[in-house]
Amino acid sequence: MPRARSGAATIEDVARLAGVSRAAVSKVLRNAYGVSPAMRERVGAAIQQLSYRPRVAARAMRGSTYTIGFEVPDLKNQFFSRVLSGASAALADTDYQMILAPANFNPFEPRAVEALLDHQVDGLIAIAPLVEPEWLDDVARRVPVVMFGRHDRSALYDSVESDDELGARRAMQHLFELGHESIVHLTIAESATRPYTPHGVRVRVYEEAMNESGRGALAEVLRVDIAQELAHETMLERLARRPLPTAIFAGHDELALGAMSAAVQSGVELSVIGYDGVAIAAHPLVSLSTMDQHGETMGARAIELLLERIKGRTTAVHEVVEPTLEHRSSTRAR
Amino acid sequence: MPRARSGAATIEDVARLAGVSRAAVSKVLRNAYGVSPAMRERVGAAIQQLSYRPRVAARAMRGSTYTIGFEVPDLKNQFFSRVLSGASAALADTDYQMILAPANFNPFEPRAVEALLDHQVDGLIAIAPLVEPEWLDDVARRVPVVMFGRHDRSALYDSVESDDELGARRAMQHLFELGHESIVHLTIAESATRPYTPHGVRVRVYEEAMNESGRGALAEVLRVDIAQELAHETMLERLARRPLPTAIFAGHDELALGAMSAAVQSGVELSVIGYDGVAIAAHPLVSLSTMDQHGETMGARAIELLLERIKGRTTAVHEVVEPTLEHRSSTRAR
DNA sequence: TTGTAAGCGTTATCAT
DNA sequence: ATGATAACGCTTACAA
Repeated sequence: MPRARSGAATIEDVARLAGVSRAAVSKVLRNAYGVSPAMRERVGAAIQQLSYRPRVAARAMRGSTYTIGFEVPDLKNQFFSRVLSGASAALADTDYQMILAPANFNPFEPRAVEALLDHQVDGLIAIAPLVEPEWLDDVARRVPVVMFGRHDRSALYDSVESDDELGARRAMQHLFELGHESIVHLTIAESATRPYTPHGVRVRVYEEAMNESGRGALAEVLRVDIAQELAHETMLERLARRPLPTAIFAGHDELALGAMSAAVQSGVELSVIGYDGVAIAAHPLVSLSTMDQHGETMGARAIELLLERIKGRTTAVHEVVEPTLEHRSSTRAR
Repeated sequence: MPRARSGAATIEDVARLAGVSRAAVSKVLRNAYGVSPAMRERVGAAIQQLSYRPRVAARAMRGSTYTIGFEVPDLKNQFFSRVLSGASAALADTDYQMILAPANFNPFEPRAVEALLDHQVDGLIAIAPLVEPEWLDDVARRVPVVMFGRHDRSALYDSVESDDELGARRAMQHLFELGHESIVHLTIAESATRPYTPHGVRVRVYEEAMNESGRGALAEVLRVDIAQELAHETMLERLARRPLPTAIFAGHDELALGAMSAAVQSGVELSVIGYDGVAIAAHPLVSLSTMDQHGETMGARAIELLLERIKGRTTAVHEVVEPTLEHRSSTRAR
């Protein structure tokens, strides 16, 4: 079994070539206090010449890894791609590198987060709506944490969330203004919509909006286990029953796409509004109305907060980003 | 700056609790030879009790990290999501964990690959069509490598590639059979289509097919710097000029989607075939004909090859996966 | 079958 | 301003 990076230069080699101590090289590497310009110069040259790169593992043994971890539920969901893109861009000018751990729904998020902790990341961002708050607090006591999209708050970690209350209200308001009465909410499994999750909030606001506007009797929540194919199936089945809804408020864009495809296949005229703002929604063939969560912005903001925390901030910051309605042709007046 | 994982159990703690040596614990962890069932039992219990997890960094100092690295050009491209999904699934039952390094087109792929090497991954998979073969060989001498989608081969690393020659021929054949004469090829920047890259092959086959079929005079290659918006712009501009093509062969699905949206906007009747087989292509509102590369299969296969190499195989394996034509309504007889 | 001990490459403390 | 040195947690010869 070949040893990785065997033969590559170490800090020792650099020190020898520059004629200084290892400690000096280490200081130069970290821009630490107390290095003369001359020293910096010579060491820099040696580093260049040997194309030396510090081993993350050796660093981890003593201090930081300059690595931040990002846990995502799923790589296929376009919204998470947007978030990661924003995060990645925000990290570009820093010394930090991002490693990703996809949870793949599997035995849920903790396994992925633990994998990141095993790598001794200097901080971590997680999109983990379902892990227990106590467990999160434990993690946050060990390492700086920014939670993404959770509405419960802790003094121990920061959070970046979308204003789902506002977003869901606006989405419903939009459908009301178009004259829709019979609106079905398409969302994910019940077990995944606890009150403090984004989808939990959207479900609650949907129900409130229906009740408050006197449409309570027409309220209907349709659940789908995961992903798009199933949304398609579920909607197909629903569209075979009567009375038909005139509009769908989908908990996320993948669900909305599934609903649209079912509507096409059933030949039912249906207004559909999604949630997230994935790129394909703007395509003229799709033209899906959606609440744009500004994923890139949220991802970038999460990185900024995390870097602040790594630098030493200990008071919690909870950031709320406002979603924006994108009105396209999938929602029409009835 | 809080120390990560400070206070967490070490192998020492486990050894003490189980009343054995650190070496013994290490052997149990790695299922190494020479441990009695009794020992295994006691150590296992201690591990459980302390919820001990080995530090990747400490392991890296001596042996392996049980971590494999995956470099991808871009997380927003749905095809790469499919590949990563397949890879991730193939890794699920193993002791290995995957870390991802997105290159974001930025100073190109080497930076991302180096970041993975800094983490001393036990092996790496890279989608890096543009890095120099010599550089790749250097990397492959240090660590097991599987290259994804490159058609040049090396004795030093494995590769998983799609049969782009076949795929592009079939795509062109498909358009020919539908009666198209004036077919434009929409592809990425010239600098990114060297002969051994997937896109380079597709361009060449396109030109060959046009020439061989007597359509040489109609051949036209349209280049786009990156991604979908620009494909849209480029096609819009092209569709304003005469004579119009009747069909587009797009180098990948994002380009195809851009072409379709330009066609809609210009009101031009245009057949479009893409390449990759992203999920949205199957949506009835999009219904994009495409060459399905079976990304998940390719990703999973890359993992299998890499694990074999990590286990000790040193002869190179080059695997070719056959793409499949998905005929949908975006390509019609003219 | 089990234990002892050396060493991996870095950073931080403490002298100089 | 610079350098010597002691960790950090694990694996692996080698010894018992």
